[in-house]
Amino acid sequence: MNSAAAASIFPRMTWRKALPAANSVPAPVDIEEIRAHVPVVQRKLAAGQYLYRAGQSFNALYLVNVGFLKTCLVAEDGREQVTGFRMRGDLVGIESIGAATHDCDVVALETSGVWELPYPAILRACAHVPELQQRLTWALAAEIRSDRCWKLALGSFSAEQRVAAFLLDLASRHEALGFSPRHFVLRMGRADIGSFLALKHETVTRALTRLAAQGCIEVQWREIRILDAAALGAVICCEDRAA
Amino acid sequence: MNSAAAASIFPRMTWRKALPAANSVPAPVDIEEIRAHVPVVQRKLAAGQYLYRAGQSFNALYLVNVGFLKTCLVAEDGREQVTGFRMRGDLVGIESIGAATHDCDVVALETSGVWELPYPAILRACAHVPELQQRLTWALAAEIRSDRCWKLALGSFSAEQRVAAFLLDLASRHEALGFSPRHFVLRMGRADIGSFLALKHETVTRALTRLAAQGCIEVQWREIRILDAAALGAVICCEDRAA
DNA sequence: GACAATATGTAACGGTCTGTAACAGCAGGG
DNA sequence: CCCTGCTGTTACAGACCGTTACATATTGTC
Repeated sequence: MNSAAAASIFPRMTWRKALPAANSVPAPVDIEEIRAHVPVVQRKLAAGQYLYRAGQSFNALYLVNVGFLKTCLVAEDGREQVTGFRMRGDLVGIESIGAATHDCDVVALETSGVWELPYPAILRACAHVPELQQRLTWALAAEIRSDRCWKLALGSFSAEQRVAAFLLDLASRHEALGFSPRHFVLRMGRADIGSFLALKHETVTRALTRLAAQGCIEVQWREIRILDAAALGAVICCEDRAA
Repeated sequence: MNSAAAASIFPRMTWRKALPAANSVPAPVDIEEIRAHVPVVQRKLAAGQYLYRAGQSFNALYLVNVGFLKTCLVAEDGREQVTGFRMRGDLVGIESIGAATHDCDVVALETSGVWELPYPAILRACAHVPELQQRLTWALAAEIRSDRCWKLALGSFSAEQRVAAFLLDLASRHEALGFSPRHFVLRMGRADIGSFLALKHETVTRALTRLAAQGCIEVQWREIRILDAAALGAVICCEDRAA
């Protein structure tokens, strides 16, 4: 996703001004380009299946082809924190580069398919193809920027604002993939959204209800319809919204 | 800093078990190694002076030599979020790689000195020295892991636990640099700590007061003395602490 | 040394979010 | 069909933190 694309359908996405940078991975990764240099293995995952778990040794990166996954950081005392959601085009596992083992779980939230990119092969390819190396570096840096952006949001936004930002972010990412940004299905439960946004699942429910009551969105189970993106953005920016 | 070193002086640093991975940059960067390949410029900063500001074009990385700096993400509406504190050995600016401009401010909190590493030169050097490239990649990935770790903390810790974790993190980093981990000076104000931990400065004050009342620490202005690191760790892990 | 500006400490109050609980909708299995 | 389990919704009580206000301490400047 890049923010320019997002701006096209959400003309007055004022909330993006409230967050300094794009929220997702702006560095596009082309699977065909990689395939030219790296032996790529396909891998299918059923809903609920783990791509990998914390503690497993790190030996490959993954590029999501279809489906939807969540990444969870798991503490030894059992506390769990959803660190992000991954969809088509997103790289998974890059944060484990340089570490012996993964420190997070990656779970498919629906039937998903990923390309497995063995890391040693990636390394060799990067040595010969500087552009590939650069793409990887950019993806890492973009990930940092995205995380920081959310940290700003979690540090200064109310529950309602966080949920609104979350919905707009999902919408942009859907749009970047060619899907409708105004109508999509939440693949994750309220508890996962809450974990990602540092809220409880009841609070997420309440926020969604309030946003729906304000006419910004329509919620039916996990189906979301964005009725007024500008109003959603205004919720975040604390501007008084025109009815 | 690496967590192994931290464990040596904080024998029962149980809170590290509560956070999955090390909190700071585990990939050590050797200035001499870089200097062999890249023209390095020294730069001095007075307290309060900006190393760079959001919006300025990105054209160099910085390695902190002496001093203490904070990095702040600044939103267009003026909200500010401290994203981290940087001390000797830390790389500054890597999150802007691949972007045209910086999206955060970096401010010196005391008189500081940094090595300026022009990015084009870094790029050329990385092309010839794979190890350098790998160090950079590792630093980026470690930064992501560190950020995620703090996200877990902010998402599930109380105010008191966050402050305790913050102090222990600072202590480890001081120790990794050869300074005493039991006695150090906070270079930043309560407001900065609060911003980093998603708290208000009064709350930081209250937490410090409570921790001092429990006998974990001694606070005198910005001077911190850690009396009982194990108790501090226990505060985080929600275990009932032995008096 | 005196003053202003900034940073910090303390307290009371109120709001937001949390925790608990009860209930509704939906899926799977007997 | 009912039963069970899971997810989501709603209501209510309560804890924690933010807000406000003011007092005190420190720093910088004259």
